[in-house]
Amino acid sequence: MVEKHYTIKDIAREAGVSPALVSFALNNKNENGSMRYKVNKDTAKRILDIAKAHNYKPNNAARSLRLRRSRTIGVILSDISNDFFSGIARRIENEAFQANYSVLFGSTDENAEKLELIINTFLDNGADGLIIVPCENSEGVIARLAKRQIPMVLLDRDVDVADVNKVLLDNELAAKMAVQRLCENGRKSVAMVSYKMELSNIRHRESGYVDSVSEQGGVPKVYRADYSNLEESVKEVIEAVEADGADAILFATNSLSVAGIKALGKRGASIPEDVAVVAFDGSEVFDLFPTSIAYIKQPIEDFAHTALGLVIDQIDNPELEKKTVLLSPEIIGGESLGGE
Amino acid sequence: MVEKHYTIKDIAREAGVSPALVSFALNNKNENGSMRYKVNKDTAKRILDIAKAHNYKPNNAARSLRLRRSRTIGVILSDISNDFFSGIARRIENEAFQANYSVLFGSTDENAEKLELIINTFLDNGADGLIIVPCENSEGVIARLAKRQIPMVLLDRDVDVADVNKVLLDNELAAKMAVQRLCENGRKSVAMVSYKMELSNIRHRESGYVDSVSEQGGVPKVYRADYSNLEESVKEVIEAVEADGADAILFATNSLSVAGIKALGKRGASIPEDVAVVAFDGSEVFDLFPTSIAYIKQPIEDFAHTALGLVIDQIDNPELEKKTVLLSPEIIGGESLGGE
DNA sequence: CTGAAAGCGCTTACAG
DNA sequence: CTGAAAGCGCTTACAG
Repeated sequence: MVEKHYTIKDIAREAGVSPALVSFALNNKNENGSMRYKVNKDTAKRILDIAKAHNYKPNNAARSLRLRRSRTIGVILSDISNDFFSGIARRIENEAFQANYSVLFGSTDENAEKLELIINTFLDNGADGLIIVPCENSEGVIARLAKRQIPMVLLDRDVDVADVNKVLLDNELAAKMAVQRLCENGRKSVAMVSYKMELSNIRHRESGYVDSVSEQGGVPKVYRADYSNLEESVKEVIEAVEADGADAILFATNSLSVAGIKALGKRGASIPEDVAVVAFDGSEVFDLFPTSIAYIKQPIEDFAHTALGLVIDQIDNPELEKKTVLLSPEIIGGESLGGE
Repeated sequence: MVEKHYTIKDIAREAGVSPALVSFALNNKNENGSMRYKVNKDTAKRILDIAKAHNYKPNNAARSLRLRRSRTIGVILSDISNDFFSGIARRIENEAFQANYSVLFGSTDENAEKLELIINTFLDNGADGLIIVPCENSEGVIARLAKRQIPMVLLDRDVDVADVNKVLLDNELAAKMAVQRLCENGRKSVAMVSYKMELSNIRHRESGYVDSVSEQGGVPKVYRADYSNLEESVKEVIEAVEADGADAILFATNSLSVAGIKALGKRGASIPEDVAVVAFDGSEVFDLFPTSIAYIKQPIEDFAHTALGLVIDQIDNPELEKKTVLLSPEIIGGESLGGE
């Protein structure tokens, strides 16, 4: 924005037409469908040539002001340094770029107040829509946004608010796949290490686990760690799991998986001899671990693609009915399963 | 941008004053220094109260159009899923937020054409300034930006263009610290694993290494891998290093460190018994490795803080003399050093 | 097929 | 201390 921009007026002067006509010519260029304002082909060509020659770029601020649209989308994640979220961020950025949208990123760090702060900033900055990973206690904020009809989609986690787009993993299925796989490998006592947080995805993973273990005739037991005091808390939880004699562990999230496997290592437990393990999400972190780690693989591409598609659709047509899309997990095998 | 905004005009009507006065009142609120346009204290209070009551938010598009400033900064990194860059991104985002700037992110994937594409998009979108991690062959683009006086700062890597702000690590020093430490621990033959890429930071790390090994009376040898074919290429490089009988390796970047340690593991080499190792940048990835890894620690906070400060300064005052800031590394010990 | 005009919301010299 | 006016660059009914 430093230089004097070459404007529509300049083109108009040079082409000997009105600025309005230049605008028409420029905007009809692409949408060869409707063409509400027909511009003489020769005039149009002349205009387009001049625009190209001067490398004309429309001023976004002016266009936003006029159109009340900024072509900006706000993406609010839990923590962009978490592999799962940074993967999604990266893909949303790429796809948005191609759709000619800019993306603003923010991290809540699981704090509902921060979430609200970021939402407001993004909206004040003119974001046309939002993609949000809601945290605990965010029902209120989300409900307010829904009432204001802000185009948005919730990602990864559900929140008890109606009339909102949602893109979620089939978390129950994910947990079931893991439990079944462990049982097939002869594990008798599968424990689950989870968070105390009240998040839908975690709760569903837990219930999928509980159901599945019960079906197999086992006794489910969920151990919950603190998000805010991860390392220490996971260490205690792992001790409890070992004391109870579990021979397999399903971790509920990627951060728990990493911390848990680290804690197991520190306590001298071998994977899978002492305890089999299924992680949630793959991670580069596992690459340096001597034993390959089995994990639930989330469809990151689909998350990004679907979420972006839904916001843009709603921006284009605010009346559109809201959708909930459930994505399917996949289980990736590894030595940590034991006995395969 | 969905709802009808409550505007300055609305406030004016409600307060019974002109829109201009509202604007003055609103804008003088903060800068208690200059106060070019004095507004009657009572009037001002009335205006501010009304604004607050209606939760008035200025329309950014209008302000940008008028001011020719968007309060947006574009940050272009090599790859945002790399720990070093995502750490920097995260911190820039936070600091920018507090300075009331929005940040746009992009990744070049080390491709100069993509770099130019992203730069243009950001500039078209009205970015006031840029923070750029230049890649190979980007001298041209950077030089053009410099000529156009676009406020910017180069981060992490130098490029041979004058009159540009730069924030760089003292890469020679970093390599020297690593070599010295390894020699102190009795290593006789320190190899360096680097990239073929023509990047200033890598070249300086190499020359620091070469100088330092020579000073110690050793024979420096730099092995270079391909960025585009990392895993495979590093594997070959590691074989060569082993064949040459090196008893220590200094890695030139974090991606090389991870790939290299992985390759060593696969070949059954033990760290530090067979070969001592110093990585570049710490990484969560090392947490699951049985041996703690020594590494060069880059001052990520300083990178983010300094770079952001420099762009904002230059946005505020384009005439400002350009600066180059050299940051100091630190070496973090670990079992991988051997013999400590 | 083309032009003149209004207006998006804000800021800022210029008067008074 | 306050108001009227112009203008940032663009788009879009409305005329012709």
